[in-house]
Amino acid sequence: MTDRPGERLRAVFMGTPEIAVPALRSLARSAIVSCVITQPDRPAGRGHHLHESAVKVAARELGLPLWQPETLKGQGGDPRLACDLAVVMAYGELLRQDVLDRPLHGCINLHASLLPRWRGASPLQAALRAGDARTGVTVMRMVRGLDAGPIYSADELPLAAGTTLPVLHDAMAAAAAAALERFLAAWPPQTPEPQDESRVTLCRKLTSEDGRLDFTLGAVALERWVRAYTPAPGCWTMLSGERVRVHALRIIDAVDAVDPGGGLLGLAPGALARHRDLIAVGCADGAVAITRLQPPNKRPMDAREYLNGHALPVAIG
RNA sequence: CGCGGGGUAGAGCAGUCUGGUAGCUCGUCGGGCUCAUAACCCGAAGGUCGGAGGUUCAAAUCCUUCCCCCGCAA
Repeated sequence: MTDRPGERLRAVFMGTPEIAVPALRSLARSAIVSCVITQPDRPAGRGHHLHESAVKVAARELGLPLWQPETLKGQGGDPRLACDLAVVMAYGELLRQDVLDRPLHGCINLHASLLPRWRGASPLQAALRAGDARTGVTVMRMVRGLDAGPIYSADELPLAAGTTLPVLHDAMAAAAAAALERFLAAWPPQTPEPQDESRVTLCRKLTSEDGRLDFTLGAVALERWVRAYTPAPGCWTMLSGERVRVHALRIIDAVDAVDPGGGLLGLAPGALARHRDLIAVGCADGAVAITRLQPPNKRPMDAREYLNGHALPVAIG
């Protein structure tokens, strides 16, 4: 499998969050994993206790050597990088040339989109929010730059209407593991195809501010937005002066709008109305219903539950 | 020791500051009205007020402690 027939490939894995774990397990089956590199434990969550990355936990379960450098800058000479191939998925740091050059056969990256579409840190959310009909996992040879390397393979995942982020996340993680397994089974690889730079789109790291809903948009855009950003980074709006998270939202259609009061479809953008158990909000081209929400300090609840104990919210923004 | 909110009938909430027989909306069950209903009317069941101590004639309410949940931020 290597330049030395009869021997297994020696590989280094770099990754951090949950989505990279199946790929790590796959690599551990296909190759000798000489080192797993992941981000250092960092204070996070309530109480700011130290948190281990999902990849670290998995590496420990697999009994693999672990390395958590503060940064890989200037670490190209570290013996732990000595290997035939490095496999990278959602590691969390752009790699310098000295690191990229260190493995005998370079570094490959598993990316959760069909490159060159959605280079960057939030490809799952970007594909769902854009309403893409399909996304997928790309295996590429790493070069300096953001997800810019030439492509070995691209496996499509169809995006059915209504696909949620957690469902896509798990499917993507499994697809990445499968793609890696096939890549290694076909070793050595064919020459990769360069990306079409004219079709590049980017997606940046998302923050909670990116989840603040804008009801001057259309109903379709709002529905996709909530579906794409739930649970992370989460969508929210101000309801009666409280910042409430919006876990689910659906488009109000003509059937819902048949009410004696004159219909919900004529609501002005941002205007609120209650229709039976619906919390209706006007938008650019009709109205949407917040069907599941979470007031501060509370658990997520259905609109019906919320309305049992709260007055109809008065202001939204 | 990052900041903060909360645990009261199956669900969502009020009551806690100013101790004194536990309430609202919904659901559930039974009955009624209706061509019918998620609508309306009548009635009922359902809670040791997160756990354990303490103060008091009396604790959901005051004090101590433990458990659990959550928002922000990172």
